[in-house]
Amino acid sequence: MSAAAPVVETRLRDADRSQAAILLAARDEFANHGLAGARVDRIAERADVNKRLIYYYFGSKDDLFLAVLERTYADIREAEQRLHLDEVEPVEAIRQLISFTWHYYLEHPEFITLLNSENLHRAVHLKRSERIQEMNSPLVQLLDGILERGRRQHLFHAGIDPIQLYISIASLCYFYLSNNPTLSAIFGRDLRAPKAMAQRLSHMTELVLGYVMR
Amino acid sequence: MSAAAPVVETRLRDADRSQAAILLAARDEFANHGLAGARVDRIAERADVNKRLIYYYFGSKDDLFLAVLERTYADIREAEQRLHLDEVEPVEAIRQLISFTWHYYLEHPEFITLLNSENLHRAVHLKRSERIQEMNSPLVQLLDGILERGRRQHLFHAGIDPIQLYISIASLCYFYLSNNPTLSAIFGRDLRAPKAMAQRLSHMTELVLGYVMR
DNA sequence: ACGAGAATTAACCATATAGTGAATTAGAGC
DNA sequence: GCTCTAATTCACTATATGGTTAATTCTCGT
Repeated sequence: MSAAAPVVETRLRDADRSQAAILLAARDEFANHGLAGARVDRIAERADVNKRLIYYYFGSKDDLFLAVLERTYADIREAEQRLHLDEVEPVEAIRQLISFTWHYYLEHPEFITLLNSENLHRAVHLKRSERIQEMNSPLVQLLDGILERGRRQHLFHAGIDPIQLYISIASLCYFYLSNNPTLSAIFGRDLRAPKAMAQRLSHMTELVLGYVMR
Repeated sequence: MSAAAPVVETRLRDADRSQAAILLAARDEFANHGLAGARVDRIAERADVNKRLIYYYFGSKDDLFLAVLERTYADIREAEQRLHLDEVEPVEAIRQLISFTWHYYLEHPEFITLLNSENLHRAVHLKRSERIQEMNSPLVQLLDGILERGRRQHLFHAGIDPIQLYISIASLCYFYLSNNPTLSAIFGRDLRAPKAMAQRLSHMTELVLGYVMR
């Protein structure tokens, strides 16, 4: 037998595997129960790892939470970059950004609940992070580029703030999904039904493009 | 001495006062720490009431949480009704609704964090509530009326779903405030600065009116 | 004035919780 | 094969937690 076979890794001890397992289990636990509701014992169990290892590698529950957050942001920003929107014409780029954001939140519900937890704590964890700003600056530059190209082609009006625009796109997608349970409850309407979901995406796209294109 | 003097109520025992104090303290505690992070002992302390009373009047931590939620919705819907938007001309009514929503969230940060907690729990509490839907239906009717008047005056385009529109307005206001801490952290910009806040309100108004007015 | 039920208190409990000290063992490098 | 360190396990702890039992006291209606 030669070369590295794609075996799952047979070594009993593997720091990387353990850390990855902890991080994944922690993400699920924090996402499902919030920071205060999350149980370190449950994380250890799900990760199939001795609880002591969590403290050995991550220090504390709070530090683990920060590690999960950093990973979460890294994931979405990487996915965004993979769209290569800098190579797409402006109107289509905005359209794709909305669609991407919508589907990303939809497929990664943990993103929403993790951020909600962090916001409840007024971002105390993220504020301690050194990498977080540099992880997010490519996004602003990307949007800036799209808006600039759109303006030069007389498609978009001038003076649009990329951060305000990004926040609006995120708002529309995020809130609908984040608050879906309470909205469905108070309006007595299933906002998760396929038809409602499709309507929502086109509503948001109209709303944003209508604004950007004057 | 005649008639009811506006004395704070000198009676040592007062079921109403105790319940109100518990509800208020619970609202703050749940809003600041989330459902899991909230401590019943702390609620009792803040309400200046024996812990046992909480169980005597509200049954359990979860039932208390539901009581807080119902009160929270009652408050915002009452405030909305007091605007009498059914007597305001359509464009101005939408403008005022946006402004009201923005300022209400701003002045009632507990509204946001309480809803986030309930959404983390997939609205299990609200789903048990019998009053919640009827509390919210006047809002839908109000919006429906505004849209209908706007359409008849050829100001708004046809086929706007009042619930979609309300969700969009709420989205824009809610997310900016709810996620302000993480947004400020990742973009390295103080989104709470007065200038940023004013910009946000006009940005949202442009966005929504631009859409509604075709 | 007083009886009764409501309002309130005190003391308590079983369990869960984040975190730790110290021993143990696997495996990489020699 | 051996050694040394990193990875892992075990056994514990102090404290906090939601909730309860039972006793006590206030106050309202009569």
